[in-house]
Amino acid sequence: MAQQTERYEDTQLYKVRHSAAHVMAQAVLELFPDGKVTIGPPVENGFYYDFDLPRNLTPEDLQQIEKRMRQIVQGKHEFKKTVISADEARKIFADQPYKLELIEGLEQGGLDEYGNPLDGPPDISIYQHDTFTDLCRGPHVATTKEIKQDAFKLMNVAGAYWRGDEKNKMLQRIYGTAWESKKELEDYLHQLEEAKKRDHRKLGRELEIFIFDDEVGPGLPLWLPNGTVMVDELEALAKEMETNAGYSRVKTPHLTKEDLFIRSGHLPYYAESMYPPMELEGVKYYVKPMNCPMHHKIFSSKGRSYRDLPVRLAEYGTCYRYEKSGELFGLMRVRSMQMNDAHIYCSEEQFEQEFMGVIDLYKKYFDLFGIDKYVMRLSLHGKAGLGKKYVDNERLWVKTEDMVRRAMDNGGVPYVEVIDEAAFYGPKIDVQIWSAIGKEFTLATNQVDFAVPERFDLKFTNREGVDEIPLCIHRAPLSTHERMVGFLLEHYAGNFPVWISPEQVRVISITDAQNDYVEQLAKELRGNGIRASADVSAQRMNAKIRQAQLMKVPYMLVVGDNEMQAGQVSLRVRDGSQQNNIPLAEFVARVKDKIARRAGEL
RNA sequence: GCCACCAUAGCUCAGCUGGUAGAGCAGACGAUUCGUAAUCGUCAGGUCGUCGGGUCGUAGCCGACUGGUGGCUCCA
Repeated sequence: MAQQTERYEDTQLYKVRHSAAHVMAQAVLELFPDGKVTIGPPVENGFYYDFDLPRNLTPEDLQQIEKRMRQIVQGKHEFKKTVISADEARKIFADQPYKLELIEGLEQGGLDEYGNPLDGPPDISIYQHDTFTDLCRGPHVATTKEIKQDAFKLMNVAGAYWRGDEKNKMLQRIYGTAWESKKELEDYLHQLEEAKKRDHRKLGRELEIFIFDDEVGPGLPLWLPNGTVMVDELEALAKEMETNAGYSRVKTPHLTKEDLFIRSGHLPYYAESMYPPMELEGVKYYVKPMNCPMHHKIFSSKGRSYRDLPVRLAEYGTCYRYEKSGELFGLMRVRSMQMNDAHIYCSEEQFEQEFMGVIDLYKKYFDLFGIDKYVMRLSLHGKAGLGKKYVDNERLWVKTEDMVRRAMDNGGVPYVEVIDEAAFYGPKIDVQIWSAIGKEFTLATNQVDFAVPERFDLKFTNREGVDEIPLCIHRAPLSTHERMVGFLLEHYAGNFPVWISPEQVRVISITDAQNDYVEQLAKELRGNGIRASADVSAQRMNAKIRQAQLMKVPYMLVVGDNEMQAGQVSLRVRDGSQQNNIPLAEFVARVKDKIARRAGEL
């Protein structure tokens, strides 16, 4: 996890970026005197500024703006802060409607520049430099000279809704990156190039993991044989871990009648993520966006006693969600997905233990994969969404959120809290990770459901012989196959541990004389449960090795006359290291051991 | 879904301001039999994403659609 040294807001870099945003706004207004400015904060790696302009910006505009910025920056203009009254501010920004809206929010003490609530009315201040004045709380650098003219770059133009609300007007956002020195800028740009190389969409094609096909449809991945091996390995891992943790496995259909999703609350609260219904003989059917309603049916299929609890039902179920077209992103965001799903039905007393049991499961998985850059996020309901995004029972929301918070605190698990991010049926702990190109995703999730069990009349008989409604924990520590494999591709840059590598060993003959022998070796390896193939193509050994390296095969066995005669193999490991003339049995033992332990090292 | 950009052979890409397609890799075939990241040669492969418009004529201009990319919104 990231350790905080100095708050970003207090750093020179933050001021440089914030100030660069102002300089950019000046340059844009010079180009569009009637343009309207909104907000322009620093962000990770840079800054942006949102504008409402009379026409769309072109890449040429961007170049021109950047060029003008370099001139302005060299002018050594001072950044001057002035605290003013709301009325004065309204005069200054009389022709800037977005600023007037911001002033309104500040004056009433209600809202900051993003529309988030504030504690009380803050000072209203402006910053001026050269010809540009912005409503701004700062801080900024002393003069524009501190923005190095060779240490920033405008990256791209993007659409962005005013105040992040899709009902509002779409503005034009210019993203820029800014650093304290040219070297830092160059390093950052280089880092972006490197990140692209491990983009799972690129690696997925190169390593033949998955494809998308226009005729099949967007967001509907086809798993190639190599990808299917990975999926199968993940599933085997999950089964093993879940069996040990006391789960039972179930299987449920991909389709159900409308009635089930009305009862579950999916149609009232979740319909816009669902595929539209298909109707036959007057009955509507939906493909499932989640497995829970069917698991609830399995729970209620017989009478349950407190002695049976907790009941843990697991299924790698395939779900379908209608993600909006612009939201799709390789394997990380798809429309058909196999979830590492399970539902745990338990009593309130059992809740903490079960909840933490799931967190433990996460940790085991994360250890196994060496995942250490993530944040656990406790997602809470938002008051405004009650009855719309969230089931309408604030008392239970607060109660359940407290239970989760207490469990996490007691377990000593660090997390951050976020308002208005919960599932419709309850709060959740999400594990946030980042893709190679910096997009944030929820990998694993652990959700508490205090609402739906009641809608399904779920009950168990407690010690007193009285019916009680169980709590339900929805959890997906391995996420979905799609997102997990996408993540692992980037996490390992395609250099997978042996156990999950699609091809574990490639046996390479040096000349045709060894072809029969290497085929036989590969067969023997397969007999030992190792995924191996023989390369008996007419290419030279060097070319065969190169191809195996490009496919990131962990072990290459090179076999010439020497090895054939001695009944040995020469091992080339993916990292380039070599070990000549080792007995086959020794190599087999080594590989079997790595696989059995799911070892990270080769 | 919204804003912008992009779409040429299986893959990666070239094709100047419109005169009707080209390379490397992959593939097939042939030669080569080689010691740790590319042996050589030959051949084959594209109604230039789709549909419509403009033009004497376009892969290159205009429009719509489809798909992708960068964001926004949303999410496992």
